[in-house]
Amino acid sequence: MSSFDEMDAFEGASLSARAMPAASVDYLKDLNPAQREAVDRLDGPVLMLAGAGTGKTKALTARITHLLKTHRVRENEILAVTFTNKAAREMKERVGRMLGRPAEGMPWLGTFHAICVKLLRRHAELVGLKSNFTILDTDDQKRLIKQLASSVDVEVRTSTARWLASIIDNYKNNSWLPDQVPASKELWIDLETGAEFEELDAPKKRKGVMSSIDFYKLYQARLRVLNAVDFGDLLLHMVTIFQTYPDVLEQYQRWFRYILVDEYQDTNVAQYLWLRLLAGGHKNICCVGDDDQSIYGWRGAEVGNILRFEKDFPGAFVVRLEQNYRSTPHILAAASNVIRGNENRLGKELWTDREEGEKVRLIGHWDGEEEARWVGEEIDAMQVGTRGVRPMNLDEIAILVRASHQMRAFEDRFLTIGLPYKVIGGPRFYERMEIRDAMAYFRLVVSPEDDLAFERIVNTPKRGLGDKAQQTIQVVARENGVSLVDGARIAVDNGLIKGKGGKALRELIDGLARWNGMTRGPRIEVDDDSVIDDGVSTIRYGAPEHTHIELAQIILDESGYTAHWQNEKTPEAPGRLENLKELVNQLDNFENLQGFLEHVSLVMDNEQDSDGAKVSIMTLHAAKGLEFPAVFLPGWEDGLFPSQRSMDESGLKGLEEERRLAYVGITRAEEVCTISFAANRRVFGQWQNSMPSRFIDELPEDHVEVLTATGLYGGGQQSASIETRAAEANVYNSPGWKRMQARQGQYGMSQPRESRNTVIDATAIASFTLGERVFHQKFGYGAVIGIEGDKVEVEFEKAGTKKVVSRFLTAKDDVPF
DNA sequence: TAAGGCCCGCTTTTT
DNA sequence: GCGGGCCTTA
Repeated sequence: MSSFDEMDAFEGASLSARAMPAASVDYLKDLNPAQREAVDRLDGPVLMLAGAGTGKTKALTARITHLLKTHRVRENEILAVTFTNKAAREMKERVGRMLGRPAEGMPWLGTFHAICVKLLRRHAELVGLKSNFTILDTDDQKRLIKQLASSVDVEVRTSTARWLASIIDNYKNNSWLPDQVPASKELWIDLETGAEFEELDAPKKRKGVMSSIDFYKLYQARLRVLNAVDFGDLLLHMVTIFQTYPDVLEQYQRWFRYILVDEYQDTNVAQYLWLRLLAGGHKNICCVGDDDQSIYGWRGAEVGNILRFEKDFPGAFVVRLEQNYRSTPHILAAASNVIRGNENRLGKELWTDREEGEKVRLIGHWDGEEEARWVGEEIDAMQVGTRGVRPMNLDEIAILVRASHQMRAFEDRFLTIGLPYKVIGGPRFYERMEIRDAMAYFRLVVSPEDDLAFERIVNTPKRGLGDKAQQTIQVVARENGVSLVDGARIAVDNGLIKGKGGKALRELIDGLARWNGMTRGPRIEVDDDSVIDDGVSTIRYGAPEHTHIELAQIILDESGYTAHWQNEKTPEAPGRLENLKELVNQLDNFENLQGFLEHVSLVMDNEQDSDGAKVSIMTLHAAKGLEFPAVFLPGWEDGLFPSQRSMDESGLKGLEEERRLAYVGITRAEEVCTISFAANRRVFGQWQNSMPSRFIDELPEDHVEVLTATGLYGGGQQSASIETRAAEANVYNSPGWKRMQARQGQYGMSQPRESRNTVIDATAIASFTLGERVFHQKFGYGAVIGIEGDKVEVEFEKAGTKKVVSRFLTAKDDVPF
């Protein structure tokens, strides 16, 4: 790796590639032949088919480094697009590491959306927007849709709003403007009931029945008035601009001399068009992807984009990265055999020169709870090393589920046995209610015309402003053609909202004006008076009296929002206050509130990962791109995985996507992969039994070891009951199950597992007394009713009686019962 | 207007 | 089994 000094010398030395010092080509040395090819072929269209764990990011970053180091191109002439901020961040870091200096100078390395925001701010006027447009998140989107419906005198339910939003998203993903939507995609919707009509029998004139295309038109018009865009618009507007203004397009075709795209299999039509337009001139485009890992079809991704690449770019150079550096041969063989079941593939065969390792392990359980219990025990055993597997750290272990409701069983179990875990991709920080509320206050202070934000917080905390008062504000605002804040002011001034609510509203409006004034210092030229905001930029202001961090705290305190959560007695309230504190802390990284809001609208993630090694629990979708030494894949039952709904809605296409999901899951594992299923599972409170997943049938026998759960076949009490045997007989009659039983014969009925040393945290000796009031993160408040070693039995006020490990409890003796 | 009870409906999720 | 939304009631 070249040092910073060498880099400097190189920069100054010569523009010729021949003069390159030996050290600077290090980044090429440890590439394998396929990766090397992918990096060397800088010009023209390149498709890099990179299987799971084949070093795709490495090749991609080496390619960028190569472009820069051979001085063919400057950092700001490379367009490198990813899907997630995380991927963008990682790539920036790795390029920086390879270059030996921070890759700060790569302004066009980012997500599709972030790059489009930048571009659209420059050209907003071409689609009738101002360059300071706001970006709506999905919550705003739903609110807007409800508003639109109410303007045609219909109240829509949230579910209908969600549905309408998804229809509009879908149009945008396909890059259709309202007048470009094909007639076949037009739906007639009863806004009131959410019912859908066939066009022929659509009572079009009936009140509240509307064409989805007309609604889309209305929606777009409203966005323009609000000077706002949704996520889909970011792409759609840019495609429109490129298609309508060839001179603008040409400018960027020339500017972005090289284009790189990560996760190409996840692109939707709009993103595809955007890329094709930009690459149209020089065709220096390198797309990296894996058709076998396309798992986002349900949100508009088109596997077709990657399957069609060679047709789109004739003469494209296709290189396959097939050497896998991640998993053992057994794991790879299992993954390959499963994915082989798919018809539409470009075809790749992963191989590795790693040692054999463990076979993929397969185990069936009686029910979901037993599955969770078994996994918990297995993880405990893994920490000390078991069955030839080296001892593992908790952060080397992951549980990947198909649907998030599967997580609860694991969470409950792990809380009970005191196994530290973290849920990845749960409700994200910026999506939490309290964060959204706080952000709405900030938005409203920064831009008082943000009606959606006003609506969100006008009665949060409760100010006695219910439907009626809010309706009055809406009407007044609409009649006067002003924002809701101004409408509210007029309404109060004219005594349209009286009493307690009126007083509280007046306070809110005054507060907003006051806080807005605090975003800047005192006016410098003109002396003073009560003029707070005239929006004219020629007026200068001194430095603000408060930092934006202080201001944020002031807003939350004076608005009564902080107090609102302090007065709330639910178990979540303290956590929410914590989150608010965290939000204010984060402001430290930004110059002012505006900068922060801009950032958050695009980057909705927050890595507040804290201390200590923990087992990761996440969905298969969230696991893409990650790897773990040990992976558990629970819930492999037909209907759950593959998901029934996916198969019902999308047929074979849906099944194939599910199969790719299985492939993604297995290939996350480096050393140990454990697949499991349960015969019975409680779904929505109802017991259901199911057959092992058809994907289990597709696992290659030679690479699978069948484990036997203690208590199921090993003579545990459960299997003694007649009902149980009957259920077994009739549930487990799939080909996979039969084969599994046959294999069990091979391996012997049951393999007694070595006894477990459950790792107990020695510092966690219970120090609670009977009857003591305690608090638990998940279960809330409760009273101690029993103590056993480090486990404490607690009768929770809300959650019932549970045994939990003492270190998850906090004493709350100061609080009376 | 707000609070409490009841019913419905329910994958996957990034920007 | 749980949360959100709708309805009723005080």
